[in-house]
Amino acid sequence: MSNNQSSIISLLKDRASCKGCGLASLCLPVGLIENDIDKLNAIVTRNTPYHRGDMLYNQGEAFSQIYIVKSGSVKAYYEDKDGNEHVVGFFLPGELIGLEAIHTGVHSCSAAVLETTAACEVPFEDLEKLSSELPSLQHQLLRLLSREVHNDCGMVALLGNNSAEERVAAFLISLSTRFHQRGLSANEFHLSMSRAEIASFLGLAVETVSRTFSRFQDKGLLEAERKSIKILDIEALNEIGGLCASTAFQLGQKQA
Amino acid sequence: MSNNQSSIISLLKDRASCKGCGLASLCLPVGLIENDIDKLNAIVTRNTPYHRGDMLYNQGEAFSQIYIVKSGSVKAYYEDKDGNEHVVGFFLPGELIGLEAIHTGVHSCSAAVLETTAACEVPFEDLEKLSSELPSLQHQLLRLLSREVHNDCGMVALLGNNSAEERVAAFLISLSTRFHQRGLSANEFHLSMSRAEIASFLGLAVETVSRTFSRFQDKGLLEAERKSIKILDIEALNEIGGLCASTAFQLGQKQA
DNA sequence: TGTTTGCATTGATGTGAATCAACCAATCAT
DNA sequence: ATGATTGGTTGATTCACATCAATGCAAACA
Repeated sequence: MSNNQSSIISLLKDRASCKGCGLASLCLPVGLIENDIDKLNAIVTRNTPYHRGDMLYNQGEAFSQIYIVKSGSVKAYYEDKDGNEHVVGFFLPGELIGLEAIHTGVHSCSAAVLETTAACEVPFEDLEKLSSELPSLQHQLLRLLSREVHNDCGMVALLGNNSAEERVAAFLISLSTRFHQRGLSANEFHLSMSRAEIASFLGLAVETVSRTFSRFQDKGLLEAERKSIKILDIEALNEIGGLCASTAFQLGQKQA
Repeated sequence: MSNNQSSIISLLKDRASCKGCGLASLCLPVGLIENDIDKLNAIVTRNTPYHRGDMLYNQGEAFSQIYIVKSGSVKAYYEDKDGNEHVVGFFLPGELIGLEAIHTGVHSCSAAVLETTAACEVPFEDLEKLSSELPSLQHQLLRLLSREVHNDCGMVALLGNNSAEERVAAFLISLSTRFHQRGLSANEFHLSMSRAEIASFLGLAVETVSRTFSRFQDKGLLEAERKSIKILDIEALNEIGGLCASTAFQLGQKQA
């Protein structure tokens, strides 16, 4: 085997490990030295990809591990006793899922993947153990939990205060920012979630979301063709939806 | 000094430390052995009580420590650029305040005390350091952060889905539960927050909160005399506001 | 004791978004 | 191809809650 070939192989191996992962700067490895990243990697498992509709976990199930999106996207939702589903969050690559369940040891909501999605799975007991050995890992884990608290506070503020236009604008800005931080375009992206899922998340009716998209389009702020979004005037959107977030919250910015 | 006197003095001393604190079973000491509680206690400071309107911290300030309510109550809120205040949470004894700021190192909201309030202050750097030495402390800290995530998810669901009556009922149930877990009456309690603060938290107008209280009173579900609340039919309130929380969320149940 | 001030309640009116209903486009099944 | 199903858009109507406005009422003060 040539030197060249072996280095390619080791690169591919790295890609599948925390060390070579492009999301390392957003995820648990932040602040870890190479040797410690290996220790983290040793407790992470990676299954074959999930597909739209697959469940990571179901409401009521015992909690054992957290999930981290590697590629694709996931929604968290809970079903009320009437069977109505209510989306409480969307997760993009590098974001941790299942944190709400640490407290009780039982998942209070379900997590379903929205498109073909790869996820890293980290047994929480192992993660806790490793965290007490690696202060940097403990620090980053606390930061990521705090980020979730921060974002959820932002959502509470948004849902309590803001109009349909403000909510939709804030949602689009949040996605745009998060895509951008993952090396994707801030202006053109694909929505993996349906209008109904957006509506559920924002506490609106599907029709209201649809109308708001249309109104933004009429105003020349964006082009929305089904699931593809092209933002034309991010400033104006910020003007509408960024208020609430201004100095305080970077809504839904679930990355480090 | 008689044996009796010295034991009283040591008891009083204990009351002011984590070891003798009645809230220990809800707070950071959960799971710690006596010796480790002392270590925790060593990094906690307790100032003279705060009074209504006093700030624990202000939006935009650097984060250095978390606060834990010892007695009294606190609201967290953020001010948008128009100067409108929006309440994002209320904190009762044993609940941790400031967790949203770990992530960025800057407080994204302000915390103001609602009544005469004693608080424990824990420098976060010290807490992190001690947590890496004491796995049980790390575990409890993660659990408390997770509880916050869990509660906030519940709020997002509530604000996105539910009517004014459902919100107010859920709020009252949350308070009732939390008071009860602190050894107070579940049926008769005092609201330390104004109608305006409740309204802000629930995403409603003051008038709507007031009307909802009146309607509940007319139905015989409770008696509300300004700030004192007497719940007469907790089952009926649960029926109205507990739906959303049923199996999934124990809304606002910020205790362990 | 009367006056002020701030919070809470109640009533009248207006409105943003939900609901109801139709329609269209895209995907799926036959 | 063709009908059926699903997701999205648009219009008409309704309704829950916000807003506007007045009044009540308790604590704080002169």
